[in-house]
Amino acid sequence: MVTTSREHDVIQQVLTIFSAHLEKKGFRKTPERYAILEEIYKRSDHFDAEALYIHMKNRNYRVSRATVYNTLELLVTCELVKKHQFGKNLAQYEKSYGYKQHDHIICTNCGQVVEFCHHGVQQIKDLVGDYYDFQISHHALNLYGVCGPCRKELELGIVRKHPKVTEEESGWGE
Amino acid sequence: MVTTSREHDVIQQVLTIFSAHLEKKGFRKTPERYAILEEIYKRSDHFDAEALYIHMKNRNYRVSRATVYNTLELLVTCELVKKHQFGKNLAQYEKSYGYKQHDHIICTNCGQVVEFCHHGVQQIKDLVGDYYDFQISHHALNLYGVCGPCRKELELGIVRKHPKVTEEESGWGE
DNA sequence: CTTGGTGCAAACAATTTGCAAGCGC
DNA sequence: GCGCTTGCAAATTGTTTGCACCAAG
Repeated sequence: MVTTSREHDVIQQVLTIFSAHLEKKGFRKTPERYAILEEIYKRSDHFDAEALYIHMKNRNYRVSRATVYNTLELLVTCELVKKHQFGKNLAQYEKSYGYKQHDHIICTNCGQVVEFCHHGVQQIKDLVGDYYDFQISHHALNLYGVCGPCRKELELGIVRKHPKVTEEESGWGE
Repeated sequence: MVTTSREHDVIQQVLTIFSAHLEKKGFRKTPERYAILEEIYKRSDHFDAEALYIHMKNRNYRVSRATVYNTLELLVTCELVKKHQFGKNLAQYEKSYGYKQHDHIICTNCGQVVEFCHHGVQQIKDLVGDYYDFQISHHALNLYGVCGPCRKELELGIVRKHPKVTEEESGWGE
């Protein structure tokens, strides 16, 4: 996969935003932090901390898990990355800059995650937040179900025990 | 707290349902399984596996954590209990029989969980499931924000580090 | 130079698993 | 009695922490 110029623009923008955030908060600008942010934005979709760690290792970056977790948290607080819990005890992350706010459908069989947008969610947030006197900052709407291909698999009696996608399969390898 | 006759009815119903489910699946009807289901339905609201385990211990029931987890999973599959992940790496459960389907608002400061209903969610499920060819079985809509009382606390500069509620505080004690 | 950030490994917390003993069928 | 379930403890998994060293400001 080649980095397109459009991607390059986005990466420059998020690096600038991150830099400003670090400065404002008085945090140091370390190469590790920028490297992690860059790798996240070079790739797409949903990943977990371990996959990112392995990916950095494969790229011959010297980063520790601790730094990955630390940086992910920083990126979440400055809203460049979103953190999700899709029902498993495994936090999933995704880049969020320049993305329209969206929600997720998760296939309970294969673990596939599909994004969707629906304006109705915002209405519910406003109405309900107002009614219960909560200042809503964010939300998560996850729909769980079985995708088309998996329904066929299941009809044939094929059952997957561990709907886990490995690094290679998820497109994070070289 | 005294067990009301209405509660008693519900408990009888869920025990019957659970019994039928165990039978259908060829699982054994052990006293532990019934005891756990009963304790869940005697109490209300959201709890985690450890709190339930401690609660059973306090009640002088001999159950192991393994059995608690095992039984919770059984109860989730037969839809007598719902499992949630409210952003922490800690599964929360709630009884679900006889409850209208609902969603949650979570206070990010104190951890309070409020339930709400909104018909709009069903529309979204139908529409989106149809569009992406997913057979949606369930969903989770969580709104995160700060509740009224906590907004006042925060204005005064009071910050809570660990919005965790203990067994006693959550009303599971004796 | 000061001190926050890092890598590493050990610590933790939630959950799962292996195994011998027990009890439902 | 057979073998699923249990209790217990040890193992796993995901994440956090302690500490000595390094490098950003």
